[in-house]
Amino acid sequence: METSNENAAFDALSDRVRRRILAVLGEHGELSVNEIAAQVSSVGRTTVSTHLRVLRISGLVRERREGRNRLYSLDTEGAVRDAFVYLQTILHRAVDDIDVSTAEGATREGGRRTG
Amino acid sequence: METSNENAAFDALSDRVRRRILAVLGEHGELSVNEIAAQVSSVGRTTVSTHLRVLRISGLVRERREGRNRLYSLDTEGAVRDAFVYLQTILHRAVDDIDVSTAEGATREGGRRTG
DNA sequence: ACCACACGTGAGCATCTATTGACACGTGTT
DNA sequence: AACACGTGTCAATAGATGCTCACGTGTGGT
Repeated sequence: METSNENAAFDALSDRVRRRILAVLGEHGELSVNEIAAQVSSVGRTTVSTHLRVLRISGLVRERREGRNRLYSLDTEGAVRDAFVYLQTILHRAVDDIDVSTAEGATREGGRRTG
Repeated sequence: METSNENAAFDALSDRVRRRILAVLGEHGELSVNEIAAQVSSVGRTTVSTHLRVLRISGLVRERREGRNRLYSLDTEGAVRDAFVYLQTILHRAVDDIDVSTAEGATREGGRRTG
């Protein structure tokens, strides 16, 4: 039933700050810890560092060293994808004719909730 | 930066039992609390009930009453989709030419992890 | 009315986890 | 060598969350 390794993925994705970090990395591609911390701002650098560790161990981001910096970037083939696949599978099983591509349009919807 | 309402979605998805419940609902379509609890088995009925509450409030599942039962089913247009879109967006931003449809193939991959 | 069944809820415990400040290490600079 | 900068790590604290038991409510059956 476990689609793949989404366990590690969702565990990592359960935190807002981490999600924020991922979003930032998704936009900028590759950043140093300080640069990331600057954009997150809700928490200190130490916290960001700790979160990056979780994200790395979970296979969501990659680390590359350059001088005295550590550049982080999204691991697009890692756990993020596992989580993606998990959701995709669930959605597919639920309604077979779901057009996944239309999900992109839903981006603008905003959200109904607790309907 | 917040793609949509993925916050509530990922908060709900952060728990294994809840993910399990969603998977079960994805397969069977509509089940009563006891039926769900029977398939989860790692926790008691009460716990399942509590989780269903979280899933419902978060907009991941729907509830329908029938006699003295409460049938739950996946809300395919709710938060599950928001989470899906969030991941999709991140993946798209990271690598523009990513072929999302191939993710389905990744289902069989299994997983590398903590490289 | 009475009893069984299906659930939801609240209190109490046990755990986990996020956050931060202090400190250590490696690299680049002068 | 001495020093500044960028990060990771550790320990302690505070807050969040899951699990279960006991109990309350609503529905069906006899």
